[in-house]
Amino acid sequence: MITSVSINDSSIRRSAEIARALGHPARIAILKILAERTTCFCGDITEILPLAQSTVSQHLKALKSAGLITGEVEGVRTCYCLNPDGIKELQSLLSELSNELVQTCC
Amino acid sequence: MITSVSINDSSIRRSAEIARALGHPARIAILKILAERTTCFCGDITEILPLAQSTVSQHLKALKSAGLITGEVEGVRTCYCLNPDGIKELQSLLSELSNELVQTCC
DNA sequence: TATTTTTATCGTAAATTAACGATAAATATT
DNA sequence: AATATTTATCGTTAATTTACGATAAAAATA
Repeated sequence: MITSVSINDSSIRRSAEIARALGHPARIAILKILAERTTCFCGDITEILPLAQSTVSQHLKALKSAGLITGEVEGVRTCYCLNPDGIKELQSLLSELSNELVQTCC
Repeated sequence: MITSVSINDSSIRRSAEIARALGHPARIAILKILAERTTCFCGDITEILPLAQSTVSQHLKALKSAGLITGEVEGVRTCYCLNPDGIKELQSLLSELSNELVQTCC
């Protein structure tokens, strides 16, 4: 099956967006922390990772804008969680991609 | 199970490296093109994607340095292929990651 | 009401990325 | 031997990313 591959394909673009969000160790670490904890404030993460609060906040923003996490304001703090829909998309898009990459070597 | 999550964990760093390589539409497109074709030279890809030859070469270099493709010199040209080991690593690391991201929401 | 706590945002600097054209090096073709 | 082809690399520019400290805004606490 020959598909014409385009840079502007929306599935390709979305996969790249998700991959880019995963493309920094701090952001993968944050996702893992969120998966382990039920309460998850910016300050909690700042205590665990060797990064400034503003840096952690920036990474959280990146993950949120990629749709991988949600952030609910709770008074002064914001409770961050994995976004089930985003994680499902991550699973399906990236597993679909890796299934497509079956070797047809030269 | 509480794992202490560290930015310097080698599995996290490797996952991030792979994800970063996937983090551009052109590079995902290139991987898909490589999966569809048996012969795969830089020039072939340049014909398909709306990018300059030097840009395609740069993206190929990024994919190769992440271990996702190989490049065998064949005379003047270089034959690029998916790297089975790299693709397997992509599959296992990213599926392991997405399995870990089971929702424990607040 | 005053103070503290928490997080987002601003401003900034350094590094990296992405794009291109030009060119060099290597091989193939005439 | 001269020319053409192919790709990697260089040099450059513009944009984006990553990090930090400082600060503002909002809510909680004293």
